[in-house]
Amino acid sequence: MNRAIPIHRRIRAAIEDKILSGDWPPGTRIPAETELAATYNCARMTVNKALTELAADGLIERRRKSGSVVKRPVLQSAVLEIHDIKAEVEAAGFAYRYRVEKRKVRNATRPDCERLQLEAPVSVLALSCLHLADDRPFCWEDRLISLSAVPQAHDASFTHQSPGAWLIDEVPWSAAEHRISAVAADASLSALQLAPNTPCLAIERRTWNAEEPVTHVRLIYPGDAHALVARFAPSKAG
Amino acid sequence: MNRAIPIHRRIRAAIEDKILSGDWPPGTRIPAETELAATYNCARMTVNKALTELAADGLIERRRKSGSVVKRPVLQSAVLEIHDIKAEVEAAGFAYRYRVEKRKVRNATRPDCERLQLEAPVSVLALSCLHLADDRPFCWEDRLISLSAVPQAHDASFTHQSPGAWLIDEVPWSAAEHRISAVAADASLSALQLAPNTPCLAIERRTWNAEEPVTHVRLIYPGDAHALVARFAPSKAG
DNA sequence: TAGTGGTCTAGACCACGCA
DNA sequence: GCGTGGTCTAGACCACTAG
Repeated sequence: MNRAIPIHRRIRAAIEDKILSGDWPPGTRIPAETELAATYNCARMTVNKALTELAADGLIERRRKSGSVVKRPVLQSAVLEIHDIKAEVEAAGFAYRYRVEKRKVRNATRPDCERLQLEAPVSVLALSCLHLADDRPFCWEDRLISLSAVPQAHDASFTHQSPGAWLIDEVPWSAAEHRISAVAADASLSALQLAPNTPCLAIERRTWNAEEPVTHVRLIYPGDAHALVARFAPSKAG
Repeated sequence: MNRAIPIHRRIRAAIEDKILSGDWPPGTRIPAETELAATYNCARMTVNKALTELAADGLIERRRKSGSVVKRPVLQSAVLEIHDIKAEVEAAGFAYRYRVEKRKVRNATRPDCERLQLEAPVSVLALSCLHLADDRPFCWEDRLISLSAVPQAHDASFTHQSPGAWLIDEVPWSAAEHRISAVAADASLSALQLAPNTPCLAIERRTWNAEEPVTHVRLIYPGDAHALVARFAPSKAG
């Protein structure tokens, strides 16, 4: 019975079309699962799968008894992927290099605790790195790693792998919080060789693993040399 | 049997735990659906639902014959939601106001075509707005609306609703592309009353509906007054 | 109370892709 | 081949909730 496209996909695509074209504006009631099952001559479970996916994607809202309705669009949302700096530089066709400019183990200071959102002051590793594209400054990195969460960072050299890439390999999975803002270049960014007050994009990222703070990083990109791009489409097609 | 948590959720949570804790590092093979069904004493369809969700969230990768394996973490990704400016201002506890500073209908110039990614020069509506929080400049908006896609914009007054909110109501659903960068304040932003060279966060958004360009907007926020925050967690719980 | 979605079952057949 | 996931079925019972 499944020539090419699965039934649940076809049902989903058909409903998506109705919504995206405006035929079914927000608030429109979608036929009940049993109705759709009759229409498409399939089992209710198959319809259920299609509608569940549409709900997960935020196109419809499902309620018992009253049925499924088309949702109002989320104002603006996007899946933003902040890539590995090395991959980013190389994708742009430049040669990537980086060097660690500063490295220090210390007991977390008060600012350190704030950056990592630590309760108690643990031992931390503070790093500063300069990332280069074709030997020209590309990005400045200030990083703090909790040695309580990642004790093995103490002895890592970071000569072959930048701290960010190294951490991905060491800490299995994590939750993260990003903060994106604009700042003016100052003396602390002298390695970027920018004119004073050059606008820069600042990306801060705080990472946890199983509730435990792992790292905080602040990446500074010269504003004219970098932009974050994100896309959003209601139909993610799986 | 299902007093509290559905079986598929429990299976999913159990596997998530294994992955997040590092017990099952990337590359680990996950038991086959039939095995898990036996373990949890449930039907294979129930296990399938759990694993399908995990795959959709990017925690595992599923392959026929060889089975499901734990994926390497995506380097950094986040769901970024760019909110309605009005909601944003009011959420911060300020009174929101805005005014249209400029409004002009014209045939698309070459820069207009680039901004909207138009093939042919159609008629467009160009708008500039100032958004205020407690009567202080908060955000500057430069917008272009394709009158080919949204002809009714020609006669919209935008007195009660900002162009962004109005569009949400008029254009049913849309895909969007965002571009975030840092720029320096210049004369064109005089309405924001900033010192020259103040760093600003620039958010550009291009919107389509069914392949047709709808609008392009450029929002400028003083860098010290604004930041975008995004969260990412592997377990989105739905 | 009745309609709707949420979940689950115990089968089934097929397509894919490693051996 | 043959094990795996992908899909589908024709039922079932329950929870929620609008009328």
